[in-house]
Amino acid sequence: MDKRITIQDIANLTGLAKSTISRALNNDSKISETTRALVKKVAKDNHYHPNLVARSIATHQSRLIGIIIPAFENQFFSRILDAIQSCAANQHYQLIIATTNEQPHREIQAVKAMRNQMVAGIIIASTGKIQNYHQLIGSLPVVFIDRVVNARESNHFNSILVDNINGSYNVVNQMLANGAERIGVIANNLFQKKSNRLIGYQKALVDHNIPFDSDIVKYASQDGKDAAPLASQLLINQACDGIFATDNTILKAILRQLTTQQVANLQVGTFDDNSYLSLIGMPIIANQQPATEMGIEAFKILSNQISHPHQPVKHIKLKTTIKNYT
Amino acid sequence: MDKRITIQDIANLTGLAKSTISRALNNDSKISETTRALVKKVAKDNHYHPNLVARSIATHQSRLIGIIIPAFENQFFSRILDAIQSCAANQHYQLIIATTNEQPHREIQAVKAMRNQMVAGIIIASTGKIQNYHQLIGSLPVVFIDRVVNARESNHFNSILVDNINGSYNVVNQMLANGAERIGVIANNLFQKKSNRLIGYQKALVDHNIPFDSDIVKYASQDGKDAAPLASQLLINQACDGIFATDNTILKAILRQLTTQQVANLQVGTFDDNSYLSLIGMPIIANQQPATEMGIEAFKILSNQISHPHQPVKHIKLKTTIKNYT
DNA sequence: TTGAAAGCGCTAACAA
DNA sequence: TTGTTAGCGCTTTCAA
Repeated sequence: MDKRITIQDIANLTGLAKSTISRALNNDSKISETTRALVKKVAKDNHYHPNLVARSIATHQSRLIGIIIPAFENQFFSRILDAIQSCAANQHYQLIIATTNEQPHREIQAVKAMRNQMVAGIIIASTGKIQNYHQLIGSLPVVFIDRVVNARESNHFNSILVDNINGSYNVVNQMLANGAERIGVIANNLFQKKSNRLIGYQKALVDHNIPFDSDIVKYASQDGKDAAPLASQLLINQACDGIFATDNTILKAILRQLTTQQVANLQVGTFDDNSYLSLIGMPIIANQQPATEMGIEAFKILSNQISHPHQPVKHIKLKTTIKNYT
Repeated sequence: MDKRITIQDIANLTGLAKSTISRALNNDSKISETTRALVKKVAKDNHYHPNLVARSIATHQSRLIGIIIPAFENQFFSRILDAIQSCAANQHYQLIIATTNEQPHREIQAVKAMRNQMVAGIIIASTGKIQNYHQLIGSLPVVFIDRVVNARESNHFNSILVDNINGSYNVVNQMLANGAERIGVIANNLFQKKSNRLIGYQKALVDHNIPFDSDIVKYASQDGKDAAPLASQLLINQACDGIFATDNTILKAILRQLTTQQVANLQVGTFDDNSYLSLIGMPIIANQQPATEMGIEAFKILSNQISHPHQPVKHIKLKTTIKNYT
C-alpha cells in the first residue's frame, strides 16, 4: 500500500520491457491489443500510478499550471479561481497558486518558483509593477488577467481585461440618469486600470454636460482604510448627492460610514459586484464583472498556447453588466 | 534567456564536476570556500535556477503541499488559504490547490493526482464522505481541517477543528439572554459537524429551561436555496422570535427573506462570521471562526510531520468568538 | 575537498 | 510489435 509501484515492477511482473509497459499505458499506437490489455490489468491490480515528476523530467512537459493573484480573500478572484479549477480538472491539469498581496517582489518570486517547478504556463493578475516581464517569463505561455503587465510590454502578452472605461461610464451614467447632479468619487490610485475607471466617470459627466470637479475626486489607500472619512468629506463639505466607488474595498468602507451617517436620496455606485449587496437595503448601482467568463477564457487561451506554442498574442476585453440593488 | 542552464553547464564553465557544483550550491559542508564562492558566482551570473522536478525525482522529496477545499468562493476557506500561503512562502513551499464542490469523487481524484505529483503532504477540508482514507493516503503526511475524515478513521489523522458545539451554544445562549424565547433553527444536515451545531443549540435551551421543539428545526439544502421559505415558516406559522442559522449560506438566504419581510425584535444568530454583516444594519450575533489560526496551525503541523515523519497524531479543537453586529 | 558513476521513474530514439 | 539503450537534471554513494 505504501511503497509505490513503478513501471519497472510491472515489467518484472509481466516479463515485458519497461518501454513496452510505458507504451501500453500511454495508449501508444504500435502495441498489440493483448499486451496492452495485460499490462493495464496488471497495472490496475497492483495499484500502479504514474510518477508525474518522473514523466515531467523525461518529457520536459508538465500538467501543472501556475496562477498568481493578489489574495484569496477577494470574491472576484475567488470566482475566477473556481472557474479555472473546473476547466483544469477536466483536462487533468493541476494548479499551483500563489498570492502577492500586491507586492512585486512576491510576484517575481512566485513566477521564478513556478518556472523552477516546470509549470506548463502561468495565469497572472499582476501587481503591475514589474519592469521587465519578458526576461522573467522567457517563452513560457502566460495570460494576464484583470491587470495589465506594464505599459511597455502589454502588447506582447496575452491578456483578458475588463472594459473599465465602459463599465464605470455605465454606472455613473445611470446615477446621473437617476437624478444625481454632483457625484463624488473615491478611487484607488495604485493601478492604471483604476484611472480607466476615472476616465469612464469623466466621460459620463461630459455626456451629461456636467463639469469635472477635481475637488470631489478623492484617493484612498489600497486597503480602503481612509475611505470612510473621505466619504464623509464628500457628503458634508462637498454636498455630493452621489458617490462612486472604484472598487469593492472602498465601497465597503463607504457603506460602513453610511451606517453611522444617514443621507437621504444618496446615489451609490460601484465597480465590482458582491453578492451581499442585496442585503444592505440601500439602493446601489453595481458593475458585475464577468469573473467566471474571465477564468474560462484565461484557461482556454493558456491551454491552447501550451499545446500550440506559436499562437498570435490575444487581447480580450470583456464587458461588465449593470446590476441595481435596492 | 530561454534555454535553462543546468548544473552540467556550470560544471563545464568552471571545469569542476557536476557533483561539486551540486554540493556548492546546496551549501554542503565539505567544500572549500573558494570553490563555493566561485560556483555561486558563475551560477548567478548565468541565471542558474535549479530544476525542482529533477531534484524531486532524485531526492524523492518535494516542496509541494497539496490543499483540498470545497470551493474558493467561501470566505472562511479563503482566509485559511491566505494564512497557509504566507507560511508556505516563507519556507519555500509551493501550493497545489484543488476543489471538490462537495463531491467525494473529486476529492479522491485530487488526492491521487497530488500523490502522483509527489507532494510532501496534504491539507484537506474533506467532503466527509470517503470510506477508506487510509488506503488513499498511505503514509503521506496529512492534516484535516474543519471537517473530520469519517467517524471510523478520524482518530488516525491529524485534525484541526472548530468547537462547533461550544460555538453554537454561545450564540444561542446570547440570543436567549437577549430575551428570545422561541428560537427556530435552519440547519444544513449534510455534514456531521452541522449536527454538532444543533447539539450546541440544544444545550443552550436546556440551560435556559426551554423545551426542545423539533417543529422549529428545519433543514435546508446545501446551497441554501430553500432556506428563505423555511425562514418565513418559522416566523409566521411558528411565531419564532429568533432564528439561528448554522452556516453562512443559510444566513444569507434568511437575510434576503428578511429584506422582504420585516419582523420587529427578531434575534438573528449564526455560525460563521462574515465581514459584510456590519453593513446589514440589523442586530446579528455571529460566531467568528479562527480561520487564520487554523491555516497557520495546519501548516505548522503538516510541515513538522513532513520533516519528522513519526509524530504522534494531533487533534486540535479551536474556540470561536462571539461577535455582535448591530 | 573533489571527481566518477550510478540511479531516481519515466520516455524516446534506435534496433531487432 | 517488442526490446535495448540512452538520457532528462539532479543527488548521492564510493573512490581518489
